Amino acid sequence: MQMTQGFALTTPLFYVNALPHIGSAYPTLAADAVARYHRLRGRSVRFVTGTDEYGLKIERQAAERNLTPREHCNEIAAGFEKLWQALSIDYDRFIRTTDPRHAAIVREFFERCWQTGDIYKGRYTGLYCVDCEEFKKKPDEDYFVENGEPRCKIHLKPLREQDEENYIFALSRYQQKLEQYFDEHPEFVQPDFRAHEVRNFIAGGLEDFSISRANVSWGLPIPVDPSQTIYVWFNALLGYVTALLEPDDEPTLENALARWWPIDLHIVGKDILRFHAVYWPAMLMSAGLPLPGMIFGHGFLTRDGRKMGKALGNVIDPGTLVEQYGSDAVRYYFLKAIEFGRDNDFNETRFREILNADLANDLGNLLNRTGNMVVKYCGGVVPSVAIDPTDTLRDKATGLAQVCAEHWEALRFSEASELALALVRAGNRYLDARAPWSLYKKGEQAQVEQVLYAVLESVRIAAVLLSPLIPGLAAEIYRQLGFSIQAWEDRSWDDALWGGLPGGQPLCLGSPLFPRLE
RNA sequence: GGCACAGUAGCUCAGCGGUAGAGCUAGCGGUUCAUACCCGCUCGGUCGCGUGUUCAAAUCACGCCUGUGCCA
Repeated sequence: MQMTQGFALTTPLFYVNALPHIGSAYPTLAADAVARYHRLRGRSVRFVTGTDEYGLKIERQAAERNLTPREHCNEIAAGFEKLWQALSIDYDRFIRTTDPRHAAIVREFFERCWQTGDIYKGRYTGLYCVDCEEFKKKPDEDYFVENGEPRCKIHLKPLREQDEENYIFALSRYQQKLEQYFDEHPEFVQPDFRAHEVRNFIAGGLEDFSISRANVSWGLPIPVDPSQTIYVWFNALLGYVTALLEPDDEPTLENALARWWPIDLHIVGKDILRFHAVYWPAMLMSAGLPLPGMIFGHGFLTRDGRKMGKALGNVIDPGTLVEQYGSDAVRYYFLKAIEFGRDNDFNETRFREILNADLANDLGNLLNRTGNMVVKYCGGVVPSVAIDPTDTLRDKATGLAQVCAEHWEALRFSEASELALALVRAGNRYLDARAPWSLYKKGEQAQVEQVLYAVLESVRIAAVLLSPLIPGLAAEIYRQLGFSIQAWEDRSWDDALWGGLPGGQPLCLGSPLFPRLE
């Protein structure tokens, strides 16, 4: 990944046709974890999320609900922000494409492409699906005919004849440049099997695409022709740029691009990968701007092995999960128990099993049992001892941060956190092997203190390493270990090195970290 | 139809040329500091199927089957 002066990353800007669901929560959780990891590394981070709000579909939806488009958007956008808060998603910018400043950015960007000569006026004739906001060209593939009426294959709704002049972006001009870029930047699109798909798509030939619509009033006007508005994608992608403006900046491209461009990482669903990996880079090339560092296309989730859908009534509602299990539990499952990138399944039994095994039995119980012994055997105060570098547990913890960081850099959340869990499991084994409760009875106070310190220190290190995933639980571990809130907030990745737990510090034990789910 | 990816213990997955591994689950035992927890042991797989290459294949090649994705 490229480094700018910091690290900028984005989630998709979610379309406000529905309240947030797991499909929007999942990439946002991932982005939040990445953002937290980079902050922990001491880098300044700009974490962008938001909503895409223009388009005919939204205009209609609002009308159906007897709302103005803006009222409708306000409501849905608020729903996103509320869920993000519930999931402990700590974003820096929530950009809405209806932000007045966005209009200025889009105008300026359009004009750049216009001057390059990559935008021309052409005629688009064909069947149009309002719900897809797309022309449907291929029978059988895109649409089917029922009672003489063509219907969208995705939405099953009737298509309408559309014959209008549109502004068109000359994507075809960028085929070669894109291919060259992919050659020179093998990590541009991840995972690599998706890069492969995108490359095949490009190799198959690129068609120019329409970037405007007539007769859609809920949108931004085309600068050179106010009778048309800018099409969803051309508009939405630029939200990433607008989001980079500082609150007091004049809304100009120059200001927006000054600090954070190019964005280091776009996390997107595989369904919109092509827009990000083909259209977006071409647009940026046209405007003469450098391209993002990486586009990561994650997989989809199924539920109990089946696709999720309203019709099946098996949709995962992240809001309900959070209410029932808490944000750390939800975060942990989706980022640890699931491999980022591939398609995966959600199954509530497995969900509960993993939370119990990892968070309650391994991590929570380790802190609890050790803390209890410190209270009983050491007056509730962290023993002031030094641990020999050859100690097995210390040895296990040494170098962990570095390996863990490599996984984080490559967005392997699951592997990164597995290392921390392995340390926790080692801590439990270590306790059993040393049996400080027996040592205490034998009066071996010095040894008791050595053992307990080593375990507490490992738990502390695990907390630091896991904090991008489970910020709440990690903070609670620090609190129970007797650290101040300030100490927690001031932590950095280097605190995952051995020896950060000060001897003499009184513990502050509370209720078990993560109660078992029965 | 073309191009990918996947198919390994009940579950989730690692291994990618040298006598099958981890975690979880289940069963048994131990322990008592602890959230009926932890620790140990055990159960459990002809590594999708077939053919080939090789002294040796889950691992390479070819073909096939199944699932998923991208494209037509």
